[in-house]
Amino acid sequence: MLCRTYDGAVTDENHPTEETLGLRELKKRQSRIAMHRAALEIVNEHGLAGVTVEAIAHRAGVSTRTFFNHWATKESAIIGVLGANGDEIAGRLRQKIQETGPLGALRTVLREFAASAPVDPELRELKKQVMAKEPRLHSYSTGNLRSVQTEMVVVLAEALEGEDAHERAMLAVQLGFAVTRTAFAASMARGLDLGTAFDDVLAHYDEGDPVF
Amino acid sequence: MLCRTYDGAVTDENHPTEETLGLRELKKRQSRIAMHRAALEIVNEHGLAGVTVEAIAHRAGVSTRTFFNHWATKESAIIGVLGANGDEIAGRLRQKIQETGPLGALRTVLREFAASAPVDPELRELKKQVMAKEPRLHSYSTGNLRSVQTEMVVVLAEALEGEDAHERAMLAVQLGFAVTRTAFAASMARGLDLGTAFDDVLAHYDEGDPVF
DNA sequence: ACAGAAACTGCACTCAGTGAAATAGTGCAT
DNA sequence: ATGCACTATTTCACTGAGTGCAGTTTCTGT
Repeated sequence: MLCRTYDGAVTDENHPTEETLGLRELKKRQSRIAMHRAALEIVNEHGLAGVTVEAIAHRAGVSTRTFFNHWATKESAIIGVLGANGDEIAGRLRQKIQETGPLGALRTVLREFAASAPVDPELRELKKQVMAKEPRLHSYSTGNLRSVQTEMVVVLAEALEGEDAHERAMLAVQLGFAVTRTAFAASMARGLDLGTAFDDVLAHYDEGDPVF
Repeated sequence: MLCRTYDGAVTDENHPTEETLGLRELKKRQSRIAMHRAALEIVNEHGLAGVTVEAIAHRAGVSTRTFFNHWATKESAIIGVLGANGDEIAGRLRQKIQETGPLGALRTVLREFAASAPVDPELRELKKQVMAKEPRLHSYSTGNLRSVQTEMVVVLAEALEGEDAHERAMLAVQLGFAVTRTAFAASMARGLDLGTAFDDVLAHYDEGDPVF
């Protein structure tokens, strides 16, 4: 599980090929890629303020209503992160905790999440350009995942013991996302893939960088 | 500087009293408190989904347009954080770096920011209730400060040396805000004031809690 | 081929947020 | 006190995000 991203990138051995997927699911994904790409292109051309849902939908060849059937907000389409991913991540965290205990689980899951970023080189380059042009987007990148964060805190808290389990869980999740956000920015700035950027930043974090 | 919050709480010795402030500035603040209180009350009564800017403005006795002259978004009025605070914080960080170097500066400034939370006990209690009822609001609490975060990164990065200064600065700021967010949640959950909650969470952080 | 499910669409609607121009209220000068 | 300059507030009109609903199209399993 947790294998596919919106553009069909696969991080597990269970490849759901186009045949096994069915035409319906296939079109759904093509539609999503089209919208995501359209969103990135329009931001690239007209800036973040110059993009409207109507324009995105039109370029992607769907109605604006359909747009909102796929993406919760305009920003999520630009970033390319589906809300549904959230549930997967929280579920994956629960599973990993059962397997190996709560200690390394959060790292593993966030690392997996980072590594599952889209691999289409053209989209990657486009996204990088857009991110460089519109720094405001960085904060959206993991900002959409509010509900995931709280869910992860709950999952993690029930695996910890002690009175202040919830507080420690929350701190852990917040720190984890802090690292992830930084990794995201670094990967965009330096053209790295998210996975190695994550390892990079995590190394800094483990050094106990005295800046904070 | 960095002395006043929206409700007149003061964290420095230069008290601007009501006389020295002038009628204009005084009314402005009363208006802001009225809007903030109205926002909290309505969320408390009708839930987060049942609050509209029109309702807030009406209860506070102002027009909706005036509402947006004071608050950048609906959420910022509920949380009670002014956008203007952001510039103050970044400026304060720059000042503190010049005084004591980049190392402890970030902590100090965030701690000061945390301690400058509103002190009106009635509003505090109301806010606590609202936060307990609507957990979604937690993420808004420091989420509005996107522009501040990026500005702080810039300020901090130019004080650090080395090639990866920007990346280290970003990690530091992200970690700092992770702690601040957690402290905010803890203070709301346990009824502590933000300052001591911040120290509490920071202690956990310094222990190198192995959860993350 | 056909029935049921799922996705797409058009329409009407609410509400957040902005710009501009008119108006009212404050502060300061004489 | 009164007029002048400045600033906040208001009114109005508007754009655009997001949602609910009902009807149509497109796919899937049999």
